[in-house]
Amino acid sequence: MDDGMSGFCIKSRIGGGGGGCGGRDSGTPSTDQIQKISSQLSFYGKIESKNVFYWFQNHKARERQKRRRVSSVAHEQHDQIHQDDKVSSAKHFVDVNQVSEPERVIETLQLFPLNTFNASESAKRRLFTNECKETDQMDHPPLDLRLSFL
Amino acid sequence: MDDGMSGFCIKSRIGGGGGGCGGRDSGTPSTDQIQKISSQLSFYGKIESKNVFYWFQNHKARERQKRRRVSSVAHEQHDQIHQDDKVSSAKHFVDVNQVSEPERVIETLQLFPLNTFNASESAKRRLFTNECKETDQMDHPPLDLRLSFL
DNA sequence: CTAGTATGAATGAAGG
DNA sequence: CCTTCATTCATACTAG
Repeated sequence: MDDGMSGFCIKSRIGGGGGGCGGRDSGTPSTDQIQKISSQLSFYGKIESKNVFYWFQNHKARERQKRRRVSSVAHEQHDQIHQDDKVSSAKHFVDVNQVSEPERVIETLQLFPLNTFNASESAKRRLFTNECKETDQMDHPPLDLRLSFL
Repeated sequence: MDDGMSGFCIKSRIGGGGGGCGGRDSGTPSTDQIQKISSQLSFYGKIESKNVFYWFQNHKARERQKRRRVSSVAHEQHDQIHQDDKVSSAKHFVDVNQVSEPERVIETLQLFPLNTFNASESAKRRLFTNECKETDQMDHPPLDLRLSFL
């Protein structure tokens, strides 16, 4: 791992050697890439390729949704909107009001392992929220993958 | 709790339009409806489709959550637990096919605009607690959408 | 002030 | 790819 970074910060080189990292991630990375990434991540926890795949998929989809116009009820936007999408989508909202997003997204994944109990306010909530589920055994790792664009 | 104070009342015609749906959408309004509803609501504040979508999602989810929680209690001593392990999704304890609900919700949304200074106590409390965040300007409305089905 | 609750928001995981 | 469910987080508001 040439990353050499400490902690949980994995620089995702989705673009691989491809220099087209200009924020244009061509769909989901190849399976190989996913495998690779998941391998790296597996070191920090129980992260399978599946998770990585899901992550990329969701990420891409949501990014698209976010940027997609379809903001709804706009105002006098009589543009030739090609609303052919049969309008069946569910999450293409997001108002155009969304300020322009900085394109310097560095695609940095920050992993917050659940093991690290920050013991913050969340802990309190979690206490009563959980309310003991009989099964103390956490067979299902929540896998709290959290990404942050720096 | 709802002090009975209701602000506006927007009737969402779920089932209206949308490619001849005839009227069979009691569970998920889906885009079209969401867009429409958000249009109506946008008049009262900065309400985007996203918010409406979230609201519906959460509403449904919590309803189900509650149901599940209750049903689990209702089990009492029914050992006939059909924990079909075949399910690989997650830890679905009780998957009892809760009988379909009548779903006779009238789909009436009640909106409580934040501008309304109805709550006398809450206002005071807010002052103390919040202490005005310098920026009195609600540029980014907390979006305290409070809708209730009648 | 602390505890509890309600709800919006975000994301992981599947299903189709 | 798109839709949907489930879970979790964060915050606002209420009550003691």
